[in-house]
Amino acid sequence: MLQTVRRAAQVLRLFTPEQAEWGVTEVAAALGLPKSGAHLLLRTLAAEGLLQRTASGRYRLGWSLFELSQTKLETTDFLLVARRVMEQLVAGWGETTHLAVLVDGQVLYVEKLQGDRALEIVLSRVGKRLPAHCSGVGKVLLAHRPWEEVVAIVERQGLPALTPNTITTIERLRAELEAVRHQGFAYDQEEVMVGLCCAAAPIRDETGEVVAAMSLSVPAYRFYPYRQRLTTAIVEAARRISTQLGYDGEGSQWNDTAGSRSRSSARATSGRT
Amino acid sequence: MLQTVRRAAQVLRLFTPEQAEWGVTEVAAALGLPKSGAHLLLRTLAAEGLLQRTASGRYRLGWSLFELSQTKLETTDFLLVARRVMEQLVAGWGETTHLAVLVDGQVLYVEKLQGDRALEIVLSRVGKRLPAHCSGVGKVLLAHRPWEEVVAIVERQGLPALTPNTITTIERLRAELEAVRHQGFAYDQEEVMVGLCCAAAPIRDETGEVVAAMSLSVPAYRFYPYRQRLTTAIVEAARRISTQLGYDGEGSQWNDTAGSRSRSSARATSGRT
DNA sequence: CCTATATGTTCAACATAGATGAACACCGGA
DNA sequence: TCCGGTGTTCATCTATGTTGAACATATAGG
Repeated sequence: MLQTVRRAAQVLRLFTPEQAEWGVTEVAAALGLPKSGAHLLLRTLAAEGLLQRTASGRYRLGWSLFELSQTKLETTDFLLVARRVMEQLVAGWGETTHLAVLVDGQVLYVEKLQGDRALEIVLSRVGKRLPAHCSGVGKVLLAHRPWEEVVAIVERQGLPALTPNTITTIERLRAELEAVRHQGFAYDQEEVMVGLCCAAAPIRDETGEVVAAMSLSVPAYRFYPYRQRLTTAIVEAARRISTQLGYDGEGSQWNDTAGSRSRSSARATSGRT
Repeated sequence: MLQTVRRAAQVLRLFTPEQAEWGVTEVAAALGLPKSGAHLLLRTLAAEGLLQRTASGRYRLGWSLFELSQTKLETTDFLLVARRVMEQLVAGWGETTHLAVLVDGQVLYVEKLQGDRALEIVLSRVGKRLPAHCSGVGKVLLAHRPWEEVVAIVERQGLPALTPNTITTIERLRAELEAVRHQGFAYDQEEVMVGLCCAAAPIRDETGEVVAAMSLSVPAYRFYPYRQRLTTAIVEAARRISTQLGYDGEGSQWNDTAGSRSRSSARATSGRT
């Protein structure tokens, strides 16, 4: 593992909405490096466009990151397809939909469409991570990972309680994920924020792997009466996306029983251009 | 300059919409490295989330780039402000507006809003770069850089002709940029694509520096009759944005005569949180 | 089913690229 | 004007990254 590259990545991660600008000394202090080392890292990253030097000799994130990210988005097959379906969903329900992937054991929101009937969900922001064990999308994504991986994640990050409803024991999590896997969808019943519920379903690519999860969020008082219709709506929508991605339906070999490393050999035949 | 970090950045830049997936051998060949070296680079980048390993042991861009990019966007002051004004502009004219910055001597499109009356402009895509000397936004951005820098850019990238109207000599470019700087706006008269014109104006931050440029694109046959109104519209809009960013108006010390390194000492007082 | 070819992975010896700290230059505030 | 802090440079040393060849693994073809 290239130490220098790791450090460079660490430097990049220092830049957040809270502190968007860093100087040499600050970076050196934050990473425990000598000033000269931090200096060199920053200079090099700036030369490559990953950082940007301000007039005052400090640094901000560079536009190259935007370019790379854009490339990532354009080459992520499920995004384009999912967006269309999400728009329909929002149009029909007037609520908020989320699209998320699992990164490093956490949920990363990739897309969010807000309906006119929807309450502003401050917690979820595109580009932001949240713990996976509480949200609907998070539970869907975890449910389709091998159990050992889930254990490792929990050991690393714990099960922080965001509300009184949040799952906080690994036993309950195990039961929940098993249920989610078998029924094909997950609920969030005020587990991430009091007063907010959602239903979520998995999106699969042509190899059958779960690549993302989609959810429809509603205020709690609207959730319980409409639960059934909400569920079928999100499951249907997610399946429609999966189908468009080349996933050829249920029943077959893809009733993956994660926990065993069963499908680990599934290979993308897709490949190169 | 840290060689390893440079190489890591080179690796990232290999990933494009055309080839979004790379293997160890391919990367090694592309960069002229031994396989083991490429392997280590890819592994490290993947461990940091900047790349993602596929099931088949190949690599794609990672979601960390999306997160970093999102942070960049959220902390770029002019973006939020500009978006609002652009929406108004599109609503009023039904044409397409672009927002762009200068990166590495090229124009990088950062935002694009399409009106209902507008023709699809395939050439400009958010996240894509174009040479600066032909587009309206490009000329605005170049006009406010020191002339020596412009010369360096031209020496590096030449003046490729995208249409018969494209400026292809440095003399014409110099005259054009001077005019643009003095009048406060630029036209693109079918210089990037036949049949397409635009008017563009600079956006300044509170230090008076030109941080971005905005344009309103229209089909050529609609450009000439409406030129005057188009010009005032874009200039007005851009000025409104600048004002909201804290730029306190014309006339004062900001009539920057780029070419002399006059304002190089202007310092952002903005800073950290 | 088994071979052949290509691709990803590992390892240990070597050389150089990067780490380091002190001294310097520079700016902004007192 | 001076002072504290910040960014920058440099020469020394060693840890780090580089390298190529051998190994493991997967894909395509007979």
